[in-house]
Amino acid sequence: MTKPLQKPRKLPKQERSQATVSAILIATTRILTEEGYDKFNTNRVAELAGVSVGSLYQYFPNKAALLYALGEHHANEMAQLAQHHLEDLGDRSILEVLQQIIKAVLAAYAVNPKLYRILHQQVPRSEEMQKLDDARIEQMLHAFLALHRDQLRPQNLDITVFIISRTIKALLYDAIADRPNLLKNGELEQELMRMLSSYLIASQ
Amino acid sequence: MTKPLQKPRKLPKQERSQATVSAILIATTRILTEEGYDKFNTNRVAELAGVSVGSLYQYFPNKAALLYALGEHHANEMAQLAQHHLEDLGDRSILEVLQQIIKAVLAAYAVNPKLYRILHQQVPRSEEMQKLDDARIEQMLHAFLALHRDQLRPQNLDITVFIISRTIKALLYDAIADRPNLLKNGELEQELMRMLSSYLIASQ
DNA sequence: ATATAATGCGAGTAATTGCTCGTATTTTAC
DNA sequence: GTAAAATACGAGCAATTACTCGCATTATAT
Repeated sequence: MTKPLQKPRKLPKQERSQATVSAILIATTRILTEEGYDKFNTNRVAELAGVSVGSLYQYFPNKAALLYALGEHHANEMAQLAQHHLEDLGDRSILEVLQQIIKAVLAAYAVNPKLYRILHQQVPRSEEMQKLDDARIEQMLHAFLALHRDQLRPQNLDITVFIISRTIKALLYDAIADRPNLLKNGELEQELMRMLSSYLIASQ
Repeated sequence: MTKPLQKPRKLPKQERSQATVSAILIATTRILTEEGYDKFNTNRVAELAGVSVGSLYQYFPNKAALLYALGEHHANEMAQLAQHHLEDLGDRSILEVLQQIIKAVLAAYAVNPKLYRILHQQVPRSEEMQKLDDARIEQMLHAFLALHRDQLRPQNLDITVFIISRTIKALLYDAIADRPNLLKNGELEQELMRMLSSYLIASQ
């Protein structure tokens, strides 16, 4: 059952086939986020996408490949958003830089939290996918923080990146689920800023 | 499919039936933690427990009830461990108290992290269960922190409890998965201590 | 225009699995 | 000892679902 092939059986060359692939991915996203992973199956995806199962299996060799493709797309969106927040910060103070880092990580993980959680927590064999976006975000963060290393208290950049990214992600997702008001009024960002700055910045 | 009944169909009165229930719960734990949620099914549980499916369904009305019972048991263990760490701290300094809080939350969530993640992230309809242990831990923490309220910088205890417990849980579980060495050498506890104390304690 | 390639279709198959129910065995009550 | 209650059994039903395959339709190339 469900071998981890990831390459499409065929590449869609014509417009209509690209539309088919698109419709399948959109339908998959909708089913996952609106109905949950246990309601997700290829027959239902095909039905909601308005195509036949046969067509689905022409472009995705199996169920896992479909999820993997969706994860790849989502990871690209995340990385792009984070990068956008980290541009043109050369002349800012460390506090302003930290604020932007928090905004960047929040933005990246906020692309589609429901989809992220399902892809990373409910999908079997999601380890490979986890690397896709988490690692990319953290890699960017690492490179960026290296530029301001001298102003940070912790010496070990790896631990710093780990703590920053995982803390922000966890509190964001938990807040979405259990404390939505903390997000709307900006309190979460404020508290994260307080906690992380007191932890990271030497002079306070 | 799988209605959310939670009460056992029959209560086990004799010794042998209690042994049956026990064996079923143990087998369930093993399958979940060693093989994953997608390999978990009632036929397999019965087989590994050395009983018949029929017997299983005499004590658990459906699959969901079995998972719920397991979650309940796990939540009890967590709460008990946390409570144990929070006893006899009346005369300690706020820093020592904070250290014990961190140890308590770490201990509670470290009871069986693999089981916790599966019960809370992979099981459908896990929302009700989530309340079982998270809420209980946070309730204890809230009551306990109220005793030291005057020495904490944040005014809002709800937010404080939220940040403490979720941050510790997330970093613990992420460390187990991705940075096991941070746990073994005590570095995670140390960094948590630094971050949370600088955030929580007014005078530094 | 026609051959070829690309795309689409969906009934059907095989495997999995939650759960039932009739029956057999063991324990308890008296 | 015996009847009733409790426990155990597991073959099999019904539902779900990943995936195939033969065929139909549409686009492309020349």
